[in-house]
Amino acid sequence: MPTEDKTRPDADAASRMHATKQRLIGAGLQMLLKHGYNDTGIQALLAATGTPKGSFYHHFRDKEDFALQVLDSYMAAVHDGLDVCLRDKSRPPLARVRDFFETTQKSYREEGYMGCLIGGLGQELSGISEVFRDKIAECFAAVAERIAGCLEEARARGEIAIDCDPRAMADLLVDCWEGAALRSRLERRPDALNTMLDFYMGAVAGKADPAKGSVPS
Amino acid sequence: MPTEDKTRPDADAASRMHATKQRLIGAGLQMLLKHGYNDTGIQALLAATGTPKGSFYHHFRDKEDFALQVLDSYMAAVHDGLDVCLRDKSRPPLARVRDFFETTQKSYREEGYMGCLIGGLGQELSGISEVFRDKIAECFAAVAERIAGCLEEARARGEIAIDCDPRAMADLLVDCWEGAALRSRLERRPDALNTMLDFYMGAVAGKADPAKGSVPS
DNA sequence: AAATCGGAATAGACCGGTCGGTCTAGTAAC
DNA sequence: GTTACTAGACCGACCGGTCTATTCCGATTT
Repeated sequence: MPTEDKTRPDADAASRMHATKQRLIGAGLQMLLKHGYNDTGIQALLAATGTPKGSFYHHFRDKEDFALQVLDSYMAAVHDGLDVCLRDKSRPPLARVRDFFETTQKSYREEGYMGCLIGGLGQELSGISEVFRDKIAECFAAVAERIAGCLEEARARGEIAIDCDPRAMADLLVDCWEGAALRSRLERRPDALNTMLDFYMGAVAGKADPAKGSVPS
Repeated sequence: MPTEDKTRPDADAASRMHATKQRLIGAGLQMLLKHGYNDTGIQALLAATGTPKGSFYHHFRDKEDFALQVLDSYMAAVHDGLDVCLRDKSRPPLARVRDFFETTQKSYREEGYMGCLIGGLGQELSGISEVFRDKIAECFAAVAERIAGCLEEARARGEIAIDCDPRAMADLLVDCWEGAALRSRLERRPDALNTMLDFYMGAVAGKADPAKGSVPS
């Protein structure tokens, strides 16, 4: 059993969660993705899941608490994806990063190109809620941190420029991804995501030190 | 007097517009930027501007019509910025593009880092309103189209790779900009915007054909 | 120039509906 | 028996939007 990062959302939490709460969070994810926060009504959520109001307010303090828990559940899934894609240290680190975003892109398609929940809630709420602003900044930071780990590996292997800052490049990748995700939402197709990924990968790999072999150590 | 592009929002419309309507649009821009669409109330707008309800519904069909007109006004300002920054054909085209985004970044700061109205409304509404989805896609397209013109120039001058597609690269730039704008909104500082711009400019210029001089014609 | 007219714009009371949230009662599970 | 959960009636506040009344102001008429 691996040592768990306590700051990371518990991916196993769902299994221990009451069925009603799980249903609400699942449906809430879909609704928040499509409608955003302010256009997602508690009543509509309850109607969609056949849940009485009392249950909702038993499991959640209020609407904000609910959305934050949906976000936690979403982040748990993202971390699962990162686990799967970035784990295999025998593969080139850049390929693993690319793999993660390609997997993510596929999941966007499955949800009807609604883009990224973090980006969506971030845009809608960062102007009015410090709680959400901090929470969402944390989410981006957590993802970027893990990407940065891979970029650091890539840098050590000479696959990207030695003088680049992995954390800054990871933040940049996440940012550009979010922008492309918005476009993919507008167009209801993944093209912008692919274009962005190609461009980024080409640019960072293109600046690698050619003197170093691709698998030096 | 230059021949006007009829598809472009009329930058002069404001001067012909009724003062009350102008006030509403001005205040609406601030409120929509900060609060988004669904959290911007008509009542709050009227209270903030000291306008009675009758006036609002005299000038605007409904809330949607109002937001669309605010968006038009915002786009007119964007096109003004493009006019100013991209006009001077004696300057290197990439520098002009960069100039535009740096100017835009400054305007973000003046508004308290609320990011881009187009991106904000796009995220919030593209899932629920075809009208807004199409409108916002149009806005992005219009900006990208003008950027693409500059990139085409840069390509002709050998300042970027000959085999790159200026329109695709312009779309990409706009997308990444929007992503960085979201981050700048979360962090309330412009760093992400600058990093993104540096990266993009470095990447496109880095792929230029070195055989060509920087000012061939 | 004065009187008149009519649409543009202002003014705000008012409406039904929905919002997030509370409360009390009943039921299931341990 | 006690706690966890379900159930839904109910609440005040506020939402976007309608409606009627009034005022403003330039054009028209005389």
